[in-house]
Amino acid sequence: MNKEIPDKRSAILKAAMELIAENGFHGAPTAMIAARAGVGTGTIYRYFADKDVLIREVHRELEERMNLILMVQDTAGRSLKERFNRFFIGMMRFLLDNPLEFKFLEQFYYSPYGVAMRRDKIFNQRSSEQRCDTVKHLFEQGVADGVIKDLPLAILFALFFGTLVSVARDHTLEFVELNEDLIRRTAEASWDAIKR
Amino acid sequence: MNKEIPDKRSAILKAAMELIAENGFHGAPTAMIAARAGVGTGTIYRYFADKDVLIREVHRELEERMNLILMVQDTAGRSLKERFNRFFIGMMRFLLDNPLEFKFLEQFYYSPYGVAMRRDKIFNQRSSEQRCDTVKHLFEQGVADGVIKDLPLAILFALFFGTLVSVARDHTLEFVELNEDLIRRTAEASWDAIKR
DNA sequence: TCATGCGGAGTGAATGTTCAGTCCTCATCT
DNA sequence: AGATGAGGACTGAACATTCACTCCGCATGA
Repeated sequence: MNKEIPDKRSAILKAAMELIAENGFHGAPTAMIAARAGVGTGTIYRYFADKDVLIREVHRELEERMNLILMVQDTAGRSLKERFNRFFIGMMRFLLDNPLEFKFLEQFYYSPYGVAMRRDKIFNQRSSEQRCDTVKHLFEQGVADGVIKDLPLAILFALFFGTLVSVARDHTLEFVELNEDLIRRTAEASWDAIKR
Repeated sequence: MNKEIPDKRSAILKAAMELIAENGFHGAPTAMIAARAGVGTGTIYRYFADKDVLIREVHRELEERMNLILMVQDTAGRSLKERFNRFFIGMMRFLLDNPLEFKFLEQFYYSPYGVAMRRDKIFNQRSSEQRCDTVKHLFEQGVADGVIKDLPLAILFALFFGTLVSVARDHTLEFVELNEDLIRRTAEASWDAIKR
């Protein structure tokens, strides 16, 4: 055997994601991550240069998965409103079906990691922010067609993602119990905010 | 003199808030907090049982300040929409005028501290969540009058706060530059989401 | 036997917390 | 007024713990 077993790498990523989601960054020491992944602590460092790299990698792979799922959701040819709805509901589905992933993302996003990442994205103009790009095109087209309010993109995003994430969080904290119908009506309300 | 000097307590709270806002929980060791506050490290423990208590106290006092500011914003007798607008704009003002406080709140809210706090609030039915109560009454009245969509309160909150916080964040990260007019139009869009 | 992925006790740095001592303040007494 | 002594707020070096990371021996397969 002269190749590292990829299962261990995945197990480490999964364990790190779960522990950080459940206990925050404080509550996820390397020893605990290794134990949950069923590997020795040293093994982590065979796959990742240090803990920071591990954490950023968890985020990167998670974002990749989300992008794939959301790309599939998009179906050209329908009305703008329908496409908007599919995105909203698809994204919501993902967050509700993957509560640990969602919690990790929140931890990451609002920590210095997330801030650094966003700074990096702005300054270096990272290419493939595909998920946002797709929604971005949706909005740009809508503004051009006069269907969507002529507001800065960032604000349209806030009206979309801000609401979406807030509602998903309320669900995980059991402030509301979402069902198909409620999600649809929330998407509708979000659309009302954006439409002209 | 047999009373502790309240200035030191305030200085410690302020230093902790600033450091956590700037560097996250990791980047705010007690030694650094003490140094910035201009006191000895031991002094922190004369005023707070431990670091956790200190952090929760920063949050508690901050929330109190916000409540005060927002209570003042409310003026009965106007139309529901106007009252809604005043809240939206007042809250936005606070977040934009106090970027460090806003950053601290985000750090706190999405960390295990915040989750614990919210859990606590649900189970123990904490009395005086005044800020939310005021907005809550606004929404309840609106639903009763048929002016606002008949959605669960949590979702109306998400449509309001979710958007608000997202936009404020975008501003601090310089994704948008907000001005009076843009804030007003964003409040308008948020109202569109909520109104029937 | 050699090569290599792996494990986990060990290491040093960093951090929260403590505690013995300092020094300022003020009441009391001359 | 000036001297004195006690009380206690304050300090920061020392301590105990925790944590990220390393390193050397082991097991496994060729």
